[in-house]
Amino acid sequence: MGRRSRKADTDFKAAARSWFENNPDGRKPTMGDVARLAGVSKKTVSRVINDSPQVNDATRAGIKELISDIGYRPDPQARGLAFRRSYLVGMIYDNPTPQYVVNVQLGILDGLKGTDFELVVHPCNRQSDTFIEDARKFVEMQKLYGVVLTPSVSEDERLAEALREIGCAYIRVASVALDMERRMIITNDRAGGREAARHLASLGHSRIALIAGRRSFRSAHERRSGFEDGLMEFGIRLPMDYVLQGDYTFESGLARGADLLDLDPPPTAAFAANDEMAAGVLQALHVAGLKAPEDLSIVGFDDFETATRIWPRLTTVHTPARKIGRLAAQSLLALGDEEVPPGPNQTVPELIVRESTRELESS
Amino acid sequence: MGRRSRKADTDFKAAARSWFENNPDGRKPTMGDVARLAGVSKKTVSRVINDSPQVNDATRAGIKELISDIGYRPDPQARGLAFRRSYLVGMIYDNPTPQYVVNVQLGILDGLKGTDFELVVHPCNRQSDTFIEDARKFVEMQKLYGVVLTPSVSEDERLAEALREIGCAYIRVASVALDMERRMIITNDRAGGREAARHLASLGHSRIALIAGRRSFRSAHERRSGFEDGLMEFGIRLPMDYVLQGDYTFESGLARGADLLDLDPPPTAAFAANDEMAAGVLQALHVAGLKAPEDLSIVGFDDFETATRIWPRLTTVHTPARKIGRLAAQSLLALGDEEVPPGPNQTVPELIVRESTRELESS
DNA sequence: GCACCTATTGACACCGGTGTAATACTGTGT
DNA sequence: ACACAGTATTACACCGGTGTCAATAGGTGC
Repeated sequence: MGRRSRKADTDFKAAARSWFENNPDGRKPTMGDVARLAGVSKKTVSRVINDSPQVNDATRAGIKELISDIGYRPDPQARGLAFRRSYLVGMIYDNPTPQYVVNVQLGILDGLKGTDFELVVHPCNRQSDTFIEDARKFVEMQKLYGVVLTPSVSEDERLAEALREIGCAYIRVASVALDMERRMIITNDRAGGREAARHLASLGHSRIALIAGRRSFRSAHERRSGFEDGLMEFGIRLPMDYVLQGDYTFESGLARGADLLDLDPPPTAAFAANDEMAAGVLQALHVAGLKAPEDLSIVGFDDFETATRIWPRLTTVHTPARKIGRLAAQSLLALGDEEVPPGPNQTVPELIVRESTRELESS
Repeated sequence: MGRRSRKADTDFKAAARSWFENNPDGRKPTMGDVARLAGVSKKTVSRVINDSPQVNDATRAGIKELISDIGYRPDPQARGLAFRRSYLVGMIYDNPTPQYVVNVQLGILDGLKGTDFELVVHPCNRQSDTFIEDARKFVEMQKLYGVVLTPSVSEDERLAEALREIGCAYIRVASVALDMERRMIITNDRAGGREAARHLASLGHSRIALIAGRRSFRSAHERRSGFEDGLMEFGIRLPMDYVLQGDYTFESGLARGADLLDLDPPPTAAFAANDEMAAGVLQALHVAGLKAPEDLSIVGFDDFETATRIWPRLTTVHTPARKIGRLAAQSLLALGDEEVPPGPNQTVPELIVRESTRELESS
């Protein structure tokens, strides 16, 4: 075919060598450098970087080789400036439980691994009246590529609305579908509540109390509904006075745990809507000189690390926080890429049986 | 005084009004917009933003007013691109305890509040042989303004060296001074260990065991030394066989706790170099059918949240993680500002007495 | 041989800030 | 009145990428 395209004339290997020779002060190469060495324009290099289809295969291959030889990496800031979008992903959370937060963070980082994205964390206070404004400023200022919202901020419609308004991609982690499917990671807390009920019922318990979570949290509602469903399967009703209102804190678990002991007839088992409260109930038993599971079987929810530190170790419903984070990050990235179909967006909680529950003595 | 400087001719209030009138699509103002409205050059606005001294007071006041009226905020990416430095602070950590990590994060965010900086988190694995390279890439790619290193990565000299090499500001959080004073936040773990010893000794204990932390962690050494110092004050020696080697994990605490019970003569008290291990010891006691503090008084270190969830609640040495984070962030920012003198860079751990220790019965 | 089409590529302005060097405006000493 | 400092301000290139649109090259249909 005689004379090939002009590009084929460039010796990319030699070009790479010349870069190292003429770069005494170890400057990092820029796109301009790559272009000059390859004998093409910046724009062509840009096209290669962004996988634009309209680049000659030979050219692309050569440039790619050169890029990897001299170790060029595009500057995220410059890219972001031109794209009007950064390479940062935010995690907005108001969940006070550190163990959950860190695990979700780790999961998000798992999902971001291998990409150019970094994670910026942003706790917030939903009570504050500037909360929406603050979050919006955070996203706008940093031109975040997208954000992951975890409970309970994920349940805030005003926040979601604000994010949509400014065109920021987001993924909401919540216990039920609150938004378009591809923007959700659903944790199926209802199923978890059901598992808890089935476990206790199948151990022969029928006088089972519930320590409910904070009313304003969607998960509290789901866990309770699931729990009631599960009891129903065994023909067990949950009487009103067996429902104690907690708020997801250890302190409320401690207080409601004490209340629990005064019920008449006393329950033989209890389900606390999260582990913090379950730990509180356990401590209330200790204070009262009673023991789990002998005097009361107790099931928690979350499987936070503390669950295995306390005694008895807590039977609980495991929430796969790290996996949730990973899925959230993957879904977030998939939102932008039309080609990448959204992956699974559901997780299933799983009952972990430890020593805080046992079969009811049929005395 | 007749005709004043040219700038005084601009009506900044009117300028602000005209911005809102001529901005139907709600574009965010740029520095160029501000300059145009104020009738000055971009560079003058830039000087005002950066508090450059060489700006006429009247000009500065007017521009500042205009900026706040139209709500202009400089774009961190563009600024970063020109400065060759981003407005991001990194936190590099390898500490596996989530509660510590989150609290330090919150502290750093406290310290960053009111500034334009955001926090990017970056867990790492010190074992990996690309660890230094990864961290370096992270810092270089994002052109981080600075990083906070927490134990145990903070103790890694190769990492510090690499950061110095690329000119990245850093703060090391560690139990002893490993670097220039203004680059350190020192946690005085030795003092904490001493407090633990004094507490147990003053309760009348003399047969006191130690469950030491992971050998490669500086804190483990410090806590142990402090502990021995404290015992010495009471004339108590720590026999070799009373020193059990743990690795800071719950599991090691559980195992060494069991070992502890076989010692002859048995110790009446023990100090575990962190709470995870202390919780393990407590659980070992439960498993063996023994109780704290009746059969063994136990002191931990860190005061992680779980300390109050377990039973008995753990007497421990409180590490002010959130404060540490705040100080680290403040010191990091002070590194750049010559005017801002570095603040305090030490924290003092504090003994918290709960129910896992008690006076030795003088039987 | 000519108009026409597609595949590739490049020139140039732009994203929103900053550095540098030059310029305009004061007031002073003589 | 004039050179001479300062001080305050501007014009313009640059940071390192991207978008737009025009330019070039080779192949096609008739």
